[in-house]
Amino acid sequence: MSEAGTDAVVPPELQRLWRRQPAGRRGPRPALSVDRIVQTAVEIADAEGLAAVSMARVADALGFTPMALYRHVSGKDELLALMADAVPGPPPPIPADLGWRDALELWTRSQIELAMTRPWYLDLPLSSVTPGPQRAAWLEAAFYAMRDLALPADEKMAIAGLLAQHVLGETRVQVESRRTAVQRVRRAAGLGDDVPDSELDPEALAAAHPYADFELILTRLASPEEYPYLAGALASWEPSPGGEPSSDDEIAFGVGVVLDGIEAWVARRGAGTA
Amino acid sequence: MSEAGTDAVVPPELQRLWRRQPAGRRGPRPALSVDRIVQTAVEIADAEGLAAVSMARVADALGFTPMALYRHVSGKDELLALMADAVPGPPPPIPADLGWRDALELWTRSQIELAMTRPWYLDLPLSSVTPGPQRAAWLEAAFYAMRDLALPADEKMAIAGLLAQHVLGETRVQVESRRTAVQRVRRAAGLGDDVPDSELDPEALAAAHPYADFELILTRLASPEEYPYLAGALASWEPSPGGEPSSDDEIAFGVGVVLDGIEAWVARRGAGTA
DNA sequence: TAAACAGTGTAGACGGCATAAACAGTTTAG
DNA sequence: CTAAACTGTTTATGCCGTCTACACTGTTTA
Repeated sequence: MSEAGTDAVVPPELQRLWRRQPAGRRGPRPALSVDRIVQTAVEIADAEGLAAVSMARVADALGFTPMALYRHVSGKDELLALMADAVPGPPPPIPADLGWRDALELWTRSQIELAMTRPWYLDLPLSSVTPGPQRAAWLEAAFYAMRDLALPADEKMAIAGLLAQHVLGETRVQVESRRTAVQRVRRAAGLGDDVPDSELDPEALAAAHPYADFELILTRLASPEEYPYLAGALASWEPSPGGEPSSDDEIAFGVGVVLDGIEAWVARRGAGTA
Repeated sequence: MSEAGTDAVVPPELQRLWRRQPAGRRGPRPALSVDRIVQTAVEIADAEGLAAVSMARVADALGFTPMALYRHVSGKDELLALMADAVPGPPPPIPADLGWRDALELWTRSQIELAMTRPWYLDLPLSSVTPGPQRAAWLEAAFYAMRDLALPADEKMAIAGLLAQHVLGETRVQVESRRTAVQRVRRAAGLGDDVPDSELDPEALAAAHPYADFELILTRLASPEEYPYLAGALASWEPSPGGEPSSDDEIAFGVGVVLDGIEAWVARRGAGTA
């Protein structure tokens, strides 16, 4: 009886997000389900990007009318929110003997890697803070990673939030710079937008580092008088030994810096473990 | 002559972004300009959100046909990119006597404040890494802030990038949690989506803190067995003295942690100043 | 001075999009 | 057996970005 009583309070979109459909039903058994809809939407996004995900497209892939989807999902916004929770998958198992810092690093890097294999994840309007089952599982993993830290819950939450933010930011930068590199290579080769990424020359892609536009801009468009320090930076820019820094290096830098900052905080609070 | 020669290499969308239109023209003098278009687009977004910005809407506000815009802008994507560069405005003046850390903090916080007054900024597809004149000016300011730091240019760039990332992430969290709070208050009051934010009860809004959904989820939807650490965190959650942490506190936490991390990096590189 | 031409704005149309309303069929509750 | 609840379909609306063809206006050039 607490079931029915509590369910009444939970808004319907949350019930759908957590897949809590009331059991006693009446009409015909549905041929469609939230899960099937979300899954094919994700497949379309994987194959052709988020822009290709439309109600009509998803319905078509399932062999239904567009309007059929609306019986299971309140609209496209909700579909996107459902995709956002579905996509990250379960968090990686965190070895029990890992210290909080290593554990958090694992947690963070897993997310970055995940998002980078699904670039369209960043195109989702991260509309809601409210977690679904998957994001809750990730959060659970973060709290597990910090279980030995003597910090109040709200501070742990802030730390997890900070790292999650960093994941999004870092991934965005990586994905964007890859996109512009792709674009540049494509244009240099005189190819259209319809050529798939896979056919682009991987060497040229590796060479097209993201700051290439910078030089062009600062030499051709921006006067050094207006941007003296930027111009100076460009002038002193020296190719690092062994070529441009890889994206791995950049990711390691960001994660390391943020974790250093967290470590400083932990130390200041005297919350570390022996 | 170097002018013409170089201009030929710069792609047209970059020329528009930097407002470099070739001088010697032929046809009738244009009644419209990139600047006017971008400006009214920004005005519409300020008033009604980014979703209200459509080609037709912008053209209408200017008293032109939708297609007229396409003479000055290659399409909607480019318009959005132009808005992205136009919106941040000039960076704040950085006092010359500020140390690098304080200067970077000023730089970072200014951006956060700016973005929070223009929530739709986060809705923009940050499609391009390539900076326009305004973003270049912000970058210039960052390099100015770090002028006394003995670090190679690429590391300074990485630091600026990390902070810029953090700005986006932090602002996103703030804006989103505000949006969900607004939504919650609206629903609680039984109001529709058409009620403007300004008419919402500010007290109720302040009370609707972003983690409110958490409790609901963990008590009604998620079993504590599946999310033990999360449940534990919720159980030990104690209202901090003086109410929920304000958004100022949260922002300070994030910026502080990241800067601590950067400071650790700088110290490790032995690049700090006396 | 006249013809060629590049550039600017307009008119109309197209296909795609999210979604609203009305309806017919199906299963269960009473 | 009837009423109610539910699922999927049909049809239609209005908005969107953008393509094409066109008329007009200045400048450049012959």
